[in-house]
Amino acid sequence: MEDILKNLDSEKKDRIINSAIEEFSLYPFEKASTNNIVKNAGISKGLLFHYFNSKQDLYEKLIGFVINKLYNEISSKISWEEQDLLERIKKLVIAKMKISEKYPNMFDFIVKVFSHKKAMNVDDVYELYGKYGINFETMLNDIYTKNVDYSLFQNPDEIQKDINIVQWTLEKYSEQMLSTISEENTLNFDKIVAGLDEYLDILKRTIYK
Amino acid sequence: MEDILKNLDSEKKDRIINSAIEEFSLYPFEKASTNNIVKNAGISKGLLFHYFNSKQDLYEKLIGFVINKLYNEISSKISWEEQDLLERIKKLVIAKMKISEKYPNMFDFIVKVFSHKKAMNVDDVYELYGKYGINFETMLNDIYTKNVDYSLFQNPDEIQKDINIVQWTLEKYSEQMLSTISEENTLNFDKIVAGLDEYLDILKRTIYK
DNA sequence: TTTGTGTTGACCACATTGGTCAACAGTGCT
DNA sequence: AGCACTGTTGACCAATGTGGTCAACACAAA
Repeated sequence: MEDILKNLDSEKKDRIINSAIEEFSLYPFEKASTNNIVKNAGISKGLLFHYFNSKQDLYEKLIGFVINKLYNEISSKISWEEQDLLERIKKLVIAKMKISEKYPNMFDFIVKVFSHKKAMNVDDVYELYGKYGINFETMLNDIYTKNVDYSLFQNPDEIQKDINIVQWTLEKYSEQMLSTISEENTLNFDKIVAGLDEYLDILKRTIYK
Repeated sequence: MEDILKNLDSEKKDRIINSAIEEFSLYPFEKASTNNIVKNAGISKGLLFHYFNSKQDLYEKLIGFVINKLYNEISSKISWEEQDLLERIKKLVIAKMKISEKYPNMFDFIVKVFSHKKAMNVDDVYELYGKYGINFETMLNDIYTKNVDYSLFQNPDEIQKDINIVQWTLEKYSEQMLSTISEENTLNFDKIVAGLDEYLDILKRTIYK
């Protein structure tokens, strides 16, 4: 993806990528319209098909690009020396928000691709998943398990529930913050992180020793 | 809606309603396909347009039906004597799940209608909202405020955050339960309520006195 | 001048759209 | 029997939208 569009100025490149991501995150593959993509990206029909052989080709290249981006962006922000799971989850949530600021629909897109597989031939999805998805999922799993100090938790019997509560709360909070992005044009991350910390304090009090 | 389809046997009626709800919750108004609706409902094209004058008519009737259903189903399950807010939220979540069991996409549908208003003429949305939505929203608001004993909360400064945590947790939990509905064909509500209570116990421990 | 790259949008054959309508099956009334 | 009525069908329609092509143009480098 990045290499295919390497000759474009990056502003136009992002317009194409975001327009395609938006369309594919809004509609399943067959209903997604290349006409809409070019219209919203502000380019001509011909140009899109100059860079990509077909709609299917665009879709697959997009998946590769997105998963790579997510992998790099997230893994670079997680420190494997950090043993406090709640801090890691916080870092993860912040990383997600930073990505969503530049590419607003990336997560919706990738969730749609791998959950709601009607979008394309199932075999193709699995092939793509094998190509890009496994590392990504392994990394996500590592965040919750690798070198984590579970002894911080107050009640060993309910650790999984505790984790769910934290995760769900921070996710919903960040979703809510992101939904304000249309009104102001950019996010005030200091403020957002402060809010995150307030929720984390309440939760730590509840589930940590 | 109910009166229009009153002569149909209720099984066919539900098939039509659910099929239409699903299509409109999946796609915005213009992209929703009446062909899909009739195909999934297992009826002919002619029959749908025998009961409804147009796609727009079907859409509006559907909104009225859904909001009425939600209003009746929820308000009948909330007791205004109950002063414990967390118990009320629990009742609300359970009511939602019960509805989702019979009409799986009702909530997605109604959220889509009123948030993502591109779906139809904005004026029409507001008119419909005035017709059906106001009572519904008032009721939802009452659940969180009317005759609630806030003195149960440990820390008066963070009540809103506490409420958010509870709400978000129970919602995500119930979403997760509902997503298992495809595997088993029906929900074991006793088990689900037991799970809900486990989460509530953890949360009550810190946010209530 | 020639070659190459980025770019356009009119154009194509075909699929899908919302909606219509003549026809038919069945039921019940006269 | 005939008549009226309701529920139901699916072939059909004009209109719009589809993914994809291609000849042509602009501009820069050789």
